[in-house]
Amino acid sequence: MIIEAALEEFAEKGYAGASMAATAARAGIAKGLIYHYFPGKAELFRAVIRSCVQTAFAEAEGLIAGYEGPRTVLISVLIDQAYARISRERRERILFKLLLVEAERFPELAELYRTEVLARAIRLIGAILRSGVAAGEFRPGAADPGLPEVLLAPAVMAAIWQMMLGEADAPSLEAMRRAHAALVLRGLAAAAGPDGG
Amino acid sequence: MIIEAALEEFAEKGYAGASMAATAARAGIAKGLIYHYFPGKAELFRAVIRSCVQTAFAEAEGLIAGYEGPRTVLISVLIDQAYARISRERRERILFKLLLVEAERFPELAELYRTEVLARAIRLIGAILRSGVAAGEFRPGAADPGLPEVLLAPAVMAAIWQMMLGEADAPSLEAMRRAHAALVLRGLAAAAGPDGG
Amino acid sequence: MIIEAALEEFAEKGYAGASMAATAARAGIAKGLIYHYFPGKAELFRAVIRSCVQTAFAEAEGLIAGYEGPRTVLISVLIDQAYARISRERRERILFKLLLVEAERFPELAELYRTEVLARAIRLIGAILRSGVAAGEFRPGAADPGLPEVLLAPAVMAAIWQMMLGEADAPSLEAMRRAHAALVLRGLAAAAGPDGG
Amino acid sequence: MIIEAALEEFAEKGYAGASMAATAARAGIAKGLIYHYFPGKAELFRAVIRSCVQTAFAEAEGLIAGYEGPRTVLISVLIDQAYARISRERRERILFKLLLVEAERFPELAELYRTEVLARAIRLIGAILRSGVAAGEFRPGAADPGLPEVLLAPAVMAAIWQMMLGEADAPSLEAMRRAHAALVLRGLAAAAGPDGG
DNA sequence: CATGAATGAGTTTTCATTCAT
DNA sequence: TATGAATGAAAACTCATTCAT
Repeated sequence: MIIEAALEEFAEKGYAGASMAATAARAGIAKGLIYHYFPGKAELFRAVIRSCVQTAFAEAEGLIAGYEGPRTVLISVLIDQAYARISRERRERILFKLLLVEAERFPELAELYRTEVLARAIRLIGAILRSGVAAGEFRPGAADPGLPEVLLAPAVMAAIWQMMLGEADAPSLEAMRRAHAALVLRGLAAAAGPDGG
Repeated sequence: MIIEAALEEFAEKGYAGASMAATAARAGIAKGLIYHYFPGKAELFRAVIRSCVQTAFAEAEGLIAGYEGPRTVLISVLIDQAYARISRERRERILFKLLLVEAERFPELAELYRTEVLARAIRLIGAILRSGVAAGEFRPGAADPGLPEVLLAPAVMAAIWQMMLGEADAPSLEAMRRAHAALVLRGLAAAAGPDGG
Repeated sequence: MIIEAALEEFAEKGYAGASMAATAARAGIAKGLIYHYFPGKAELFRAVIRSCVQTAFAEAEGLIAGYEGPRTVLISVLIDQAYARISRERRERILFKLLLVEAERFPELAELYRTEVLARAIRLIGAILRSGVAAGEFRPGAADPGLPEVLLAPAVMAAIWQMMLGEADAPSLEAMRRAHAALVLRGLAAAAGPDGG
Repeated sequence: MIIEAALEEFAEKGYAGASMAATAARAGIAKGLIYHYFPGKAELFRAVIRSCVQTAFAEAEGLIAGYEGPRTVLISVLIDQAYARISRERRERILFKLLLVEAERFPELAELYRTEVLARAIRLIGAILRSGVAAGEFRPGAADPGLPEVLLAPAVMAAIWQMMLGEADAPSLEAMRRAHAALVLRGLAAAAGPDGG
């Protein structure tokens, strides 16, 4: 499929470096056929990005929807899931990189990322934090603005470092996951805290 | 100067999109002259990156070298400094983006980033954490591997989001800074906690 | 109808610039269908030209056929008719332009124009001139070769200037028509002259 | 020279049909070099046209400037000169064709033709006619608007027919020249004129 | 009759690089 | 040092034409 081939090509070469001819070759079709389906390189790129953004949140949102137990456990599970996803989903790492790199050239894609990815994740985490504060599980400041972003950041950075440095040389996902979870659980705990036990 | 012009050009267009002619024009010289100083585009790019990496740590390392007070304060100050730097240093955001994008194509640059930037930052933070644990200021787990990366990540992500989304649409630096500091100080605190004092 | 659509397309873009896809779109049919009716672009073009050449002379030939009065009046009427036609018939201006442009590439079309359009017009005018000379209405030299072309030329040039410069900027059709008629009538007059009557 | 090669190429193939590669080959240079001197095909075309328009009027204007004798002779000489030019100057025939064909696509060229060629010729002829009327050589109506265009038209049409049909099949230049001169001289003559004997 | 996916050669254009001056 | 003319390979994109349906 063209979109699939284009994702590979864009991921490897970046937008400017990617070649329509190479994309066609990857897809096993003639160059001209791409222009049957997409008006040009830019539209193909947009289509590639859009086709990726769709599926990212089903998992997490499903998990949270039916959840009943303590928020500390939920947070732990979500962190675990995030890191697992990072090591699993190559497509999403690529997607993020492309978005980051080309955001200046394709402002609508930056907007797409902001509203469909980042804002959604922030909202998800924020809701958990607020309900945790309301339930007395988290300290009052846990509902402050900026905290969801801070909680999310290490997982995203882990993904970025994986991309930049490769699995071998990047910071260990497992170590980051553990440190992340430990820091967050202690940092959010109500005054009685996890150490109060 | 050529390097300066090239930084601008690479930053705006990316490696593949950057043009030697445009770089020469920015520098106010003829195209051919670049080839007197650099063997080609790739070497020019390498030179640009290297010229940027040098200066980044002087500030932080100077601060830590002579420091004597409590680590909690030091950590706070470093976090403040990091966020301040993010909103100040456009060149460094650009540099990071270039490194991220071109790391696959220029593995030595990934290596450069890993050893000269990331590892150095990790070492710095790790040293503070370990001495804090030794002094009883931080909980024992604060010296665990992965924690320096986790502590660093939100500041780096803040920079990335600034790049991607622009100052207007990116998460607020100030809110992140506050949430980051609060989370870290509580998350690192020894059993008595920072508020227990 | 395909021919109609093709005329528009060829007129706007020229032969080389015209696109079969655009022609099909204009005609409201699929690209492939054109190839059911015409073997290719060149044949379609020939068909377009031929379909236009047919109707041009019915009017003038009808007028002349039954005419009995003085040739000076007939000439006047024909000149009026020619200029009227010019401001009316956009298709014919287009046709002429296409023929002019593509005559080198399609020599049979040049031939078509020569025999079916130019020679026919020259014959028509020549016959009037000769009969006028025979009747003593025109001076003897009025039957000389080359004169029919000279008489025809201003009307054709008026059409060409209309095409090139647009109605607003081209020489006034009305002024040319008057000057043309006046010049011709005096220039053809027998010794006693048209004003001598 | 590039302009020269481009003139040939545009003349043979038209604007859309002309190929930059073929132009480069004609000029004996590499494709890319054209873009050193001209930003693109359209600018090259404009340059070609402009380089042709310059020289066309020197001859006629020089002749008229110093002229002292009777206007009837001057008109005869100018007509002779025009037809001589037509059979001599292939470049100018080509130029005119290109202008005609591409005027819609390059309105500034139509404007160029209108102001630099057509208006200039009209002004020249008009001045002669007016001074001839003032001197009593021409009939009063010879200064009417539209007449200069009518006088000019047969010579231009002769050129166009030459282009379309080739020298062999086009109306004879010599016959047209004679008929043209005879018609004009009689048509312009003052009342005493050819009939006044 | 009619469609439109598919092809591939051809087009304009860009650009890193070379080299005579 | 410094220039900029010159090259040629490769890019994006177009389009007449074919053909399975």
